[in-house]
Amino acid sequence: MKPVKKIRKRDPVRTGKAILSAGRAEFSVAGFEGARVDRVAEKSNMSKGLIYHYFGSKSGLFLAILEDIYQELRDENSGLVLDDFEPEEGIRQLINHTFTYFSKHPEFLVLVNSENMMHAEHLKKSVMMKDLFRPIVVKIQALLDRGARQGIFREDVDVIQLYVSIVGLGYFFLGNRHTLEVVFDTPLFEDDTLSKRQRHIEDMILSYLRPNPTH
Amino acid sequence: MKPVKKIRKRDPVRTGKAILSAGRAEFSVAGFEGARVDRVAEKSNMSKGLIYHYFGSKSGLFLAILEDIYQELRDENSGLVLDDFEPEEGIRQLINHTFTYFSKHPEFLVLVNSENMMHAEHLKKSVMMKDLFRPIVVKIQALLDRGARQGIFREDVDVIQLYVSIVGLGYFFLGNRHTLEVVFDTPLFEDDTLSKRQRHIEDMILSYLRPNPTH
Amino acid sequence: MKPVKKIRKRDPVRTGKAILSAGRAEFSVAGFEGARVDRVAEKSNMSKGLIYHYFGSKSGLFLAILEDIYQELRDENSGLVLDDFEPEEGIRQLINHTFTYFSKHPEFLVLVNSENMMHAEHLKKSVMMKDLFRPIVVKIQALLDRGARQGIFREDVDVIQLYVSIVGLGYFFLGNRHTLEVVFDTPLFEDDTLSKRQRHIEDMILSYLRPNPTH
Amino acid sequence: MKPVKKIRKRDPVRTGKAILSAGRAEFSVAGFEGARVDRVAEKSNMSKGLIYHYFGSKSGLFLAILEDIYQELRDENSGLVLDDFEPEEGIRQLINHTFTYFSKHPEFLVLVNSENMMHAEHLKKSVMMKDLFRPIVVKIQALLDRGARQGIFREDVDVIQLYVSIVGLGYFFLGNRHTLEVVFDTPLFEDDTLSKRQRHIEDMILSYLRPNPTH
DNA sequence: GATGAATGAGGCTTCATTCAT
DNA sequence: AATGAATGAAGCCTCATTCAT
Repeated sequence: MKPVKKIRKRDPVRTGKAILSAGRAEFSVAGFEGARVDRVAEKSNMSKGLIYHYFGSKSGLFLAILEDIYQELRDENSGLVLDDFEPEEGIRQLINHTFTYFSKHPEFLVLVNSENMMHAEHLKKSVMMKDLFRPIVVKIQALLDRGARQGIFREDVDVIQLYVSIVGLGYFFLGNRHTLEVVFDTPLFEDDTLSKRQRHIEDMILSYLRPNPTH
Repeated sequence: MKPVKKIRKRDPVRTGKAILSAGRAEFSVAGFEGARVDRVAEKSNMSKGLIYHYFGSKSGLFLAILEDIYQELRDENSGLVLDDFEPEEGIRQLINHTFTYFSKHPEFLVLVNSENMMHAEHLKKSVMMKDLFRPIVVKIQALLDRGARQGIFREDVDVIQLYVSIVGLGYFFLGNRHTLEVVFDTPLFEDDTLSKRQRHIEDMILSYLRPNPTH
Repeated sequence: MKPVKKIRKRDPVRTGKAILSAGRAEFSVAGFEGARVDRVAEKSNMSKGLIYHYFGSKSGLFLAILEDIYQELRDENSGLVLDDFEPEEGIRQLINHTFTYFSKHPEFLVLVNSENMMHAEHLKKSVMMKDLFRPIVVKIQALLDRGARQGIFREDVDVIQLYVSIVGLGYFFLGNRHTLEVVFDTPLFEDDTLSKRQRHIEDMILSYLRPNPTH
Repeated sequence: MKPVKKIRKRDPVRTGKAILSAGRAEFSVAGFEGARVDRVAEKSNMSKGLIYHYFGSKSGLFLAILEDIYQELRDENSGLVLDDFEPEEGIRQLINHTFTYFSKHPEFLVLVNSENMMHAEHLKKSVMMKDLFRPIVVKIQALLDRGARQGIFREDVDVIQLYVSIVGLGYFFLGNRHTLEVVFDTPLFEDDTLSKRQRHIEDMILSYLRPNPTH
């Protein structure tokens, strides 16, 4: 009836960010199903009720976290001004940024995998996701066009397929590292293995992009 | 008055398979955390107690399912006698088999993703996984060697990196189709898109394998 | 940056009435336990804090609502000047007013039922309820006396029992309409059924009041 | 993971009854909304999970309780062989049984009131309720017919309206006793008041049924 | 081997109430 | 006077697991 309260200094903006941050940590440990709202409350030092006050539900929080991290990835790539580079170097920079982001933010992989398990039911409701990656695709297309005009790149490249490959070659390696280590019975993540993988990706993508003399 | 008991004809092998099959269906809907033992019982038409009798725990069942499906993928690839093909055709066959398996068995993607979320804690305990994929790697290596001797393939190929790429280029596309559709706001899985993706993968892998004249 | 605050023009009377009105609507949907303070705030367009400022607690608000609606019923009946009618007509008017009020204000039934479930714990604390219905009882008693003197009514009528019956015959029918429809598997509330019920009540009450020749 | 269990001797029938009985007690204290599943578990000495195993949900339990108590009321009245009595005595017996049941089982009043607050949403789903009260209605109709033939009862009686009145005159008085006591500021439930009310009801119903000489 | 009743910890969510602003 | 962020107890329900039968 008369609960004793621990009253916090009010700061809605900070509170929202704290929950989002704690939520990202929690959801990226074991995905949506494995995450516990209680633990988000603990980690953020907020009451459980407050999480519902801000995000309405576990799903609502998850969507907010997804939007937040996708935006972060987008921002990371937006910082990259591809126009400043020669075509090959531009592609290398794109691969580097992407791969580095994934290796620095393994949460992204877990969150997105979890969302795929649920058929993207949260993301589909998001209005923010609309056109979030459009600018990047446009920039890559411009780079490809420039490379093709210079005769450095082949001309029949589907930009979506290419981008999916650039992302996938890193994403799969990093996101599936635990099972891959078991399958190949070898530690794939020694200190130098990440850069080895990155060089392999660059090699593969650029081999693909170069005009094939035998064609 | 006496409760009617549904007595099953005893057939341990059939029972085990039924549970495994129902379990695969259940675990591949929402991963380990989202799966429910009750639903496995329903789907398999077995009692819950029986599942525990056979597999000991939810984790035990999950491991058995993982082993089962990895073995299936291995068998699928073992049927492929790479020696019978010219090097390029061998690679194409490998890509084709791998990609087809994933598109026919989307469960594999969910199960493996889920296991990665849990840091492969089940698979690490498996003795069966030891060397399961060794034969395939050896066969691919032989193919690469043959191609290199014929001057068709470059000589510095890391077979693990290559295999990871072959798998990853399909796995990522298929396993992340739901988020990718939202991100690129375009249906990627129209009737003809799967074969388009497969051709893209062949193109990329073979471009990479061909010796580069500019090197 | 500064949060925009919706400052209301201060008008305590209007505010109190708005809360009371929204509260009545809310509490009459599912009774005391089912009602939500949040929804009262929404419906009244007031803040939750304001409700507590005015009424102290959910219970306080509920009591205020009960007092308000009982007063309304009393006022409704006070408008009826029984002295103006012949005894039988006076009773008919009383029945009519009572029945009409209940059918026009089904909230009353829910609120009072809910209060009875809680053993009238709120109403017992009310000072306003003291003697609220005394005048009506007195008026009915006068009517009965007049009828008895005229030989139209029997002489041994207990005014409380009679009034309880007048109220109960309508209240029960209207307040229990949903279960009654299921129990008797027939729609009891077609357009004309209410007036049919009302005539039945008049018939029954007046049969009772008329002096019985066989006694 | 390995919870310590307090294993009970198995007896599904007894278990179901125990839950139903405890549930009736709990739900009749404050209706559906006020009832707590936890308390049903405590009172029945069963685990909360078991309640859900048997009844699926709080609503499912509530419906089972409603069906149970309606059946009980029906059985109570079925035991009454109206054919054995003279018409007037038959009506008296019916009133007596009904009134006695309500005063002995005040739970019925609370449960039914609560169900009405929820627009009978549970009862409407019940198949068992279909025709449960049909036999009683038929029996009363037969009694009325007999009385009419004997010239003791009037001939234009609607059996449903009559039965609703018989029930309502007791139900309202007993179910609303707490608010009535406040409204009339007098203890209505002294030792002898129940029988006084019952006599009043008999008087009223029989006055109504007797053919009116002035008509 | 086989069943499903039974458990209890813990999951998500709600809600009356308080209080800094 | 007025707001709504913040609290925490408690509510309904789920679920892996055990075990009497």
